[in-house]
Amino acid sequence: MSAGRTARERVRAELIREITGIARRQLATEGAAGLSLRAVAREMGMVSSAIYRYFPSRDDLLTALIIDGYNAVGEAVERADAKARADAEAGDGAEAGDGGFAGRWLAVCRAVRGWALEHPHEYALLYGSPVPGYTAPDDTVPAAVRDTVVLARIIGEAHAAGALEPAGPCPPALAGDMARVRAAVSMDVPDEVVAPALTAWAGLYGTVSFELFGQFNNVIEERAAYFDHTMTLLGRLAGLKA
Amino acid sequence: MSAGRTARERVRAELIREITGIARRQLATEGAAGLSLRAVAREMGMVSSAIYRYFPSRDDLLTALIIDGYNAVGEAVERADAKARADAEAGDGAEAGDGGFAGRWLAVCRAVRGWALEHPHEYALLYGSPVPGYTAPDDTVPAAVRDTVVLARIIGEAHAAGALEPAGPCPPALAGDMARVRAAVSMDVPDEVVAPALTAWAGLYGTVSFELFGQFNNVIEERAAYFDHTMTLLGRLAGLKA
DNA sequence: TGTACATCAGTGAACGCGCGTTCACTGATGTAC
DNA sequence: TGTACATCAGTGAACGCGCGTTCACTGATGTAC
Repeated sequence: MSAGRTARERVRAELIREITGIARRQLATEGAAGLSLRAVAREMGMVSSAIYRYFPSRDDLLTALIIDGYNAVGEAVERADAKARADAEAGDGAEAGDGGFAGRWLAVCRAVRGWALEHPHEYALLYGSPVPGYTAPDDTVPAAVRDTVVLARIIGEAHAAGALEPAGPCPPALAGDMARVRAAVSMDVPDEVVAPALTAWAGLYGTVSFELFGQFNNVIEERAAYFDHTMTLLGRLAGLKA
Repeated sequence: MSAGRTARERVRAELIREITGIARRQLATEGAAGLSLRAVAREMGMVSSAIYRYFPSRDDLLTALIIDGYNAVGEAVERADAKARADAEAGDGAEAGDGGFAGRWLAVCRAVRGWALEHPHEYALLYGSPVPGYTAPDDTVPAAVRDTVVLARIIGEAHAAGALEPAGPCPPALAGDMARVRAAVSMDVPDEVVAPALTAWAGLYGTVSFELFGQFNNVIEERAAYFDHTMTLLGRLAGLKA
C-alpha cells in the first residue's frame, strides 16, 4: 500500500461519499422515483457520464442509499439502547426493579421515530412503497436487520430475566416462521414470546409510517405523547411490564 | 333532462370510468410515480391531449384513483363486517356469547389484507410513501375514513355491550386528540378505549404494509396464519375478548 | 532519480426515449326557435 | 319538423423539458524498471 495508491483511493472514497450525500439530499426533496444521476452530476459540477466511474447504474446508487439508510437507523437504535441500558444499570430510575426493559423498548421506539422524522424520504425509501422496477439485492439484508436485532435483544434479555408477562400460546403452524425469526435476529425465546414481539415491531413501524405518510393529519396533534402511549401499549402486548 | 343530453353525459361518464380503469391497471405495473397521461391516452387509442377533456391534469387523475381506492377498501370492509355480523347474529358460532366482536374485528382485518394483496399498487398509493409533489385535496377525506368508521363501530358496539376488557388509563394530554378521533369516525367511547383501538388500527396497517412492502420476505412464510394471529393479539390489545 | 508505459478520471457529444401541457383546428352532437 | 347556432370531443403539431446510458477522446496520476 504505497502512499500514491492510497491517495487515489482516498479521493475515490471521498467522491463516493460526496455522491451519496448529494443523492441523499435530492432524495429528500424529490423522493426515490425522482432520484436522477444527471441531477447528482450537475450538482457535483461533473458531466453526467462521469458518475459511471463510481456507480455502474442508477440502481446501484439507490442500493448504496438504502444500505446507508438501514445503517443509520440501526446506529440510532443501537445508541439509544446503549444509553437507556446504561441509565437503567446506573439505577437512577425508580423503576429499575423491572430491569428497565420497558424503558429500553420505549427509548428504541423513540429513536426510530426520531430518525424517521429527521429523514422522512429516506424512511420512505426503506419502509414505504417499493420503488417500481427496483428490487433490493441481498447485500441490504445485514444492514436491514440491525434495528430489529436490538429489539430482539431487549426482549431476549427481559425473558431471560423473567421480566416478561406470559402471553397467549402461539399457533403451531407458525413454528417454522418463528424459528426463522429467531435465527435472523439471534433471539433465544419461545414462540409465544417471539410472536407478540413481532406484532409490536410491526406496530412500531406502522405507527411511524402513519405519522409520516399523513394518516394522522388533522386528527392526532400531540404526536410525541400519542406515540409514547401507543408504544407503551405495544410494549405491554410484547410482555413488558410498564 | 332530455334523452339527448343524458346520452352525451352517459358517454362521458363511461369514458371517465374507462380512463380511471386503464390508469388503475397502469398503476399496478408502474406504480404511482410512473402513471402517465400519455400512456393512458395511448391505450385508449386517443391522442394525449384528448385526456384533458376529462381530467384537467395528471394530479386530478391521481386524486380520482385515490378516492376510488379508499372507497374500494371501505366497501370491502363494510361487506366483511356485515357478513360477520350476520353470522354472529345467526348464532352459528359457539363463541356467540361474546357478541362476536372479536370475529368481526378479524373479518375486517382480513378484508383489508385481502384487498391489499389483490391491489398492491393501489394500496401503496393509499398507505405507502406519499407521491412527491402531490398533496391530496380534502375531497379524499370522506372516502379515506370509511374503513376506519367500520372498525370504530365494532369497538363502539363492543363497548356498549360491555364486552370490552378494561384497558389502562389514557394520558390526559391526549384528550383533545381522542375527541377529534371520536368526531372523525363517529365513535362514542371513552379515551381509554379509543387509544388502544387506534394502536390496533395502526398495527393492522403496519402489518399489511410489512407484508406487501417486503419486510417479511424470507422470514414469514405462513402469512395468512401469521396475520390472523397478530390481528388476534391486536384485537385483544384493543380490549376484545378472543 | 528518470523515463516509458498502464491505469484511471473526467469530457463532450450523441442516441433514443418519455413526459405534461397548450393551442388552433375540424367535426360531430345537442339546443332553441 | 327544420334550420341556425352553440357546445363539446377529439386531432395533430408543437414547446420545452428531463432522463439513463454509451462511446471515443484527452489528460492526469500512478507503476515498473
